[in-house]
Amino acid sequence: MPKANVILSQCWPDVITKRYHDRQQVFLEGDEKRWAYLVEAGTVSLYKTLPDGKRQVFGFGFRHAIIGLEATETYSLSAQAIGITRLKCVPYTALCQLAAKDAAFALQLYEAVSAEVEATRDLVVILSQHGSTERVANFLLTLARRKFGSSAHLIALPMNRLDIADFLGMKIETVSRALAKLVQSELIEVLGRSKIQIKDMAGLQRLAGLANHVREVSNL
Amino acid sequence: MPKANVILSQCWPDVITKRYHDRQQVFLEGDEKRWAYLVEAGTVSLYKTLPDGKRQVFGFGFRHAIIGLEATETYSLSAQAIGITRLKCVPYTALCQLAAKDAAFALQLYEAVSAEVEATRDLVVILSQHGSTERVANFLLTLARRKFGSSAHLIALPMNRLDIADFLGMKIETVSRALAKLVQSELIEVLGRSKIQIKDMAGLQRLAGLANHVREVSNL
DNA sequence: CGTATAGTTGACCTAATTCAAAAGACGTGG
DNA sequence: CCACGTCTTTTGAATTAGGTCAACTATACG
Repeated sequence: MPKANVILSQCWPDVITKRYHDRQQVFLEGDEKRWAYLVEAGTVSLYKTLPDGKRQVFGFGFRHAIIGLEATETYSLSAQAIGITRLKCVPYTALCQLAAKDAAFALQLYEAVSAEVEATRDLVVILSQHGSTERVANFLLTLARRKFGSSAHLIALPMNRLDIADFLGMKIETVSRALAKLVQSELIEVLGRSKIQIKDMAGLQRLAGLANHVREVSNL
Repeated sequence: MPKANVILSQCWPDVITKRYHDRQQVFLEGDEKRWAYLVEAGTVSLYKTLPDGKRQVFGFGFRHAIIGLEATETYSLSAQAIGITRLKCVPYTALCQLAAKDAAFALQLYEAVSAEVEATRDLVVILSQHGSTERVANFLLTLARRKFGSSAHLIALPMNRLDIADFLGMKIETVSRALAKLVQSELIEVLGRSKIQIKDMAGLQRLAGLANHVREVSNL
């Protein structure tokens, strides 16, 4: 994740910072891609809205995440701020121009997008192979891992249940029931809307995916 | 897809060709990445085997597809030939060296992997948002589209039902039932194991995904 | 403290899985 | 070219996980 900085810092000094309030749209799928973004504070949800109105969230951009890196002329996802959010904006043309000249930089883009493919594949696995409780357990563990390598037993959930549901391909009621099951099994504790305490990390990991392939959904 | 050639032809002349028989392994997830491949003939399935033995297929590499482009030191997926298959092998180091020197080439890699992200996202949408019949309809249309832009009403299915099931996140029985439904609705005709005739393209498209976003699962 | 919004819980329903068995396809050797 | 055996695919019946609809509760915010 500090890699994000490495990448974008090379586009200095054309960088400006923008602020967004809770649920403010950053961009929409299909918009002309003017900027790539680095999340400085807050969270961004990345999603597609389907023709029938359903929504699929592909990931959450936390601090240090870069957004909008794919090589497309328009954004391939929509992005919405979750909570008060601050984003560094890098002009996409600057990024492209640099990449066209500097092979090392272009390779970094290539690597960054490769990581994105991997993350998306992990999501595919979650969606098609895990049951609802496993999905939620997995999700919580991913959030926990993000903080301090592995532990961090107190997890902040900036996103609401609907965001989680749309990410994990389930309904909010099912998310709720899954959390309830985890509570009942004494693996976690739910502290208000947006905090969760992990009470039995090992147990949660066991439940999450049989073997704990060390990566999992890393679509941060 | 001719883009594949554009990319790999630049790695000339270190290219050799290998032949594989039906179901022969090309490489396994985790193997050291020595080659990237261009499919010259036949088909390759790209998949992960999960700890519990389940399998998720991420796509099928048909003629002209490139395989193993992601920037990883080991293969992130396993690959298996479907039918007699011929692959052009490009040394991965050659590819990397070229990319390190040639920004334009590195950008091509970046673009190729970006397309892969998009394809994988389409798979996510299929898996989490579509019912079984829609999934199969969608799959058939993708295969059909691949041939001559849009039409090609006679589809060859080199892969078996299990491959399809593992791709679409369902059981083979469900694939079978979905096909049966499509037959009953007079949208397709099943001709033996590995051929399907589309009888009502428009109807199939209607069923496949409400709006026909022109791309869909393009994980060829 | 009261209201609006978000989350939870319960009862019922549906789509897909599971298990089991039948039918069909395909290659082989007669 | 047909008969056989194997493997793949299809079909059927029972089960189940998750979705749906509706009521209820908790939380946050003014």
